This record gives sequence, C-alpha cells and structure tokens, in this order.
Amino acid sequence: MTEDAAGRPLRADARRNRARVLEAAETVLARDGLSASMRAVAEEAGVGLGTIYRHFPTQEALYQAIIADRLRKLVTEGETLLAAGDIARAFFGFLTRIVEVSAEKRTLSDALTGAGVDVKDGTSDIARDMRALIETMLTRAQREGAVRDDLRMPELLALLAAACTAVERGQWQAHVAPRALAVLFDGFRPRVRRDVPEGEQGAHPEP
Amino acid sequence: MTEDAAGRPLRADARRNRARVLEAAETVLARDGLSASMRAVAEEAGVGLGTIYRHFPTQEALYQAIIADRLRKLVTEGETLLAAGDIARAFFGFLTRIVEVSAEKRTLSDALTGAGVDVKDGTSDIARDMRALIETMLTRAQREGAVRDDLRMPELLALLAAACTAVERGQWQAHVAPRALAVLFDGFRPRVRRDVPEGEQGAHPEP
DNA sequence: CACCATACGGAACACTTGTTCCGGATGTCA
DNA sequence: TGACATCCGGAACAAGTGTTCCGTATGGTG
Repeated sequence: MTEDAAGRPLRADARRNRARVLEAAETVLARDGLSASMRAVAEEAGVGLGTIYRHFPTQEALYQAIIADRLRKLVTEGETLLAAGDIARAFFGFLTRIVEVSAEKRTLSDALTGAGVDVKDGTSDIARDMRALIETMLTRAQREGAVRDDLRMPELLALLAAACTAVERGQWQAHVAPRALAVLFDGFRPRVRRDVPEGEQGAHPEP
Repeated sequence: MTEDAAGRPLRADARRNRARVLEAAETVLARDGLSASMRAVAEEAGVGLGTIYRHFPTQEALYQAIIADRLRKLVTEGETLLAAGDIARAFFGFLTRIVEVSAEKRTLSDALTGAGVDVKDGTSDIARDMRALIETMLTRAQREGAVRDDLRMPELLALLAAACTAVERGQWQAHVAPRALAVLFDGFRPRVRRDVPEGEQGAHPEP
C-alpha cells in the first residue's frame, strides 16, 4: 500500500500522512466506536480533511481497512490457538479473545454478523475466513465432546455478536464481562443427562 | 395526563394531538429504534413539530414516556407470571418476553442496564421495579433449583441486555433467536456434577 | 356571537455529519 | 535549481438533526 493506483510509489509526505491517518483512525475508533467522525480522525492525525479523502475514498473504506486488519490479526491468533492442540481451550479461548478485542477496539460486532457488509469489499473476505475458522473450531470441539452437539453456527454467531455489541456499547462493565461470558459458555457445553427420566430440564419445581 | 401543568384540563384538540403523538412515536420507534427523528414522529402523527414540543419538552422526554409505558406493561406481565406459581416457567418465560418485546419495539435494551438514564426521570423508577422483579424471580428460581446458585444480577442483566440489543439491531434473525435464547438459558441452569473428580468442565478431550 | 387563552404549524436556527473542491505548498527529478 | 506532478489544508456544500419562535387558528366560555 505504498503505491499509487497506477503503480507509482507514493511521495514521502503522502506515505507519512497515510500512516498517520491509519493510526489516528485506530485510536479514534477505539475511543468512539463506529460513530467516530472523519473530523475527529483528521484532528487526531493532525491532518486536513482533504488528506484523508485523498487516501481513502470514503469513510466506510477507511474504517473497513482497519476492521479488516483487526480481523486478520484475530484470525492469525485463532489459527495459532487451533494449532496448539487443545481444542476446548482453543474454542473458548478464541471466543474470549474476540470479545476482548471488541472491548478494546469497539469495532467488531457488525463484521461478525455481516451487517451492512457488501459482497465485494475487502472486509467480507476476511470475515468469511473468520467464520470458517470458528466453524472449524466448533466442529472439532463438538467431536471431542467439549461443546454440545446441537449448537450450530447461526446461534453461536448470534450470541457472540450480541456479546461483542454489548461490550462495545459499554453495557458490559469490565468486571462483569468475565462472569457473563462464563455463564454464556456454560450454555455451549454438553448437558449431562440427569437421572430424571422425563420432561425438559430446569422446568420442575421442588429440589 | 389530560391536565395542564397548572391543573386545568387540556383543550380537546390538545388532548387529541397528544394521543396522536404518542401513538405515532410508538409506531416510529418500533420501526426505527431509538434513532427515530422527531420529524418522522411529526409526519406519522400528521402534526407540526411545534405540537410535539408543546406536549413533550424534549425528545428524550417523549421517548422515555413510551419506554416507561412498555416497561410498566412488562412488569405487570411478569407479576402475573410470578403469581402463577411455576417459578421456572415464570423466570425463563419472563426473560423470553422481555427479548420478544425488544424485538417488536426496538427500544428496551438501554433501560435494562440503566445506560444514560438519569436519576430523577420517570424511566428509572419503573426500571428499578423491573430489576427488582427479575431479582425476585432469580432468587426464587435459585431456591427451587431451577437456576444455578452462582448466577448474580449483574451478569444476568448484562446477558439479557446483550440479547435485547442484538435483537433490536437486527443481529438476531427471527428464526435463530429462539435457538440462541435456549442456549443462553441453558447456561443459567444448574450444572450437574460430573463423575469426573477433578479439573474444570468441558476442558478435556476424549469423549 | 365575540373574545382570548390556548394550541398549532412549520419556517428558521444552531449544530453535526460526510464529502467535494481548489488555491497553494511541497517533494521529486532532470 | 527550476519545473511540475503530486499532495495538502480547510473552506464550502448538502443533508440531517434537535429545538425555538412566532404569526395564525381555534376551542371554550360569557
């Protein structure tokens, strides 16, 4: 990304400013989430508005560049976890990391459900990789009995996105987030068959 | 609410318009969520902007009036459920209803966590009632063994708010919502002690 | 019916947002 | 160093927001 659209190398100041814009956007997105304004980015970068638009045709392009980058890093992390061997640790650890990064960067939840993501942008490719990785982990975790068999991707992603959104919006205070996640993850685990012969679990009074 | 601030009865057209505004706001909030604009409400009500501001000093006042009303109806529903006797059914049924209403009305999630709710507004009173009712249900459900003992209000509300937010933002498609909720609720239920003597559950390979 | 406090409508204001545009500055290369 | 393509800054534009204001209309009353 140090080249012109026509292959010419960028001028030194242009390259410098491009980096500044990216770094500033990173900071501002972490502070304000996806509602961060272009003016806030410009100010943080110490740069004019026109400079931003010279490098990124639109706000969405700029933000997606950063989100895609974060997704990419996460996927790399996830692959490392997966390679480590312990699938239960990888599965739950990865989900935890996703929520953690959401909390720090306030910018991931939409990418998980694919909300408002177009088919041809760069985000959707890496988002697909992300989902594929999660699915791999899910399948293997189920095969090894660490996760209930009837958990499917749609509800897994729905719950994950919900957690990320809540965290991004500050609805999960830092000290309750781990407890909430623990409860959520327990719902992912296989239920152990009770001695009770009939009826759905948890729907009976009298201990 | 058919009276002046000074106790005088409202003029007929004023009373009529007030009702129209409330109904329109209901509709528009259900359609657009909390980002609904005052102009949209005015248009839906067939009324001028000034008319809205005559009855509600601010956008927040109007929206909180409606949210408080929805919370009030929900609390009534919840009390009925509680009185029915089956605490497990009441607890999980009530939580389900809250999420359902969130989906229809797109306007509850903030009220649950108390996000941006001031101390002296009308919403916070009923929101407190709501939380108290949930806590009553939680405690009784735990006493009867339908819910795990270590589930506390903060994480319960955090998870509930997350589900509501996700649903309001359309991140939970209608057909996955029940499955996601079922998984979430399973996390609320008591874990049955495994025959395995040591180690954390779900962290072991080999089925 | 006539009066007037009450209520209405919507233009106008102040502000924020994303985006465009262009005169002027600046890096690069002969 | 000079020349010029490249790049920068920020004013300006268009669209949206919540809110205020005031001339006009109207329901209730004597």
